[in-house]
Amino acid sequence: MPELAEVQTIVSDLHHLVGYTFKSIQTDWPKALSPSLSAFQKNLIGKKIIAVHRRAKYIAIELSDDWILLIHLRMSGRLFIREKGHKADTHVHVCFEFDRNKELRFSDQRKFGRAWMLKKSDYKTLPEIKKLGQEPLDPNFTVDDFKARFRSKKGKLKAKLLDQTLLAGIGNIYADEISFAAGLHPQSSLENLSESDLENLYHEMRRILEYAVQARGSSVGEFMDAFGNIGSAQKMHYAYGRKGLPCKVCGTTLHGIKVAQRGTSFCPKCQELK
DNA sequence: CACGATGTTCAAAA
DNA sequence: CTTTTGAACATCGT
Repeated sequence: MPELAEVQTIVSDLHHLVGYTFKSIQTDWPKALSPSLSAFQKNLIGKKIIAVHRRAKYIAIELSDDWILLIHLRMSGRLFIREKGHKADTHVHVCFEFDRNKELRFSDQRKFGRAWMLKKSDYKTLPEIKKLGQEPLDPNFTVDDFKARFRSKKGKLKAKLLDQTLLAGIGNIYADEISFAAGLHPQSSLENLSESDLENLYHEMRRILEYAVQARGSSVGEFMDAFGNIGSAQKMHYAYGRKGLPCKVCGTTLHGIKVAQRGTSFCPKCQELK
């Protein structure tokens, strides 16, 4: 379940590959490669990695000659930087091989992850990228910007936190954690939130996400960083995945419901329905 | 063995 | 246009 913090962790790790050149591609799942395996073979081989950045949950690997290798991990995708001959990783469906015996393994148990080979100019105009909303941790994103962005919206709080065109990069884990931290029921209607609710929501969102990034992500499910190490943000989870367990604050049993078709857990006492 | 759960995005409906 | 619902993806556990 790689979301903003997990993707950021991997992007940081991928900086180790700057300066490496793609030599070959192995795959048993060409469907993961868009537009096609042959396009990758034609355009990726020989390209050098110049930089790596994150946009929402997308990993953008910037290459020589203005190409971009774009990767989305979806549910279960993982990337591993390995030395050639390192012991096998599970569910590896694509392997990018570099010079100096390095390789980047794309592991994906659910096979929902995707990689795209794009010119930089096409990346910038790609509809999926263009429609993405505000980066929650952008230093220029102020509490007033946040309020302005949310005040005009209707609907359930959690649905809006997950809306990638509004805020880019929050997924199921941090939507639950942010709702808990803000003391708001995930089904609260946005139009019922006060100014101070929104201010609180903004500050808790930033605090939770910043913590998760510095903790190198939440290792729930199978998440690992690009060196195969787990993150530690899950130790600080108060809501996500804790359905049926006692609230860490008040001891009340956490409820499990569906919100916006997603599994959701929350404390009925600590989180007010507005 | 059939079905539901899982997280995310896209398509379609309201 | 905005918001909600449904489908699809592949696999695993019940």
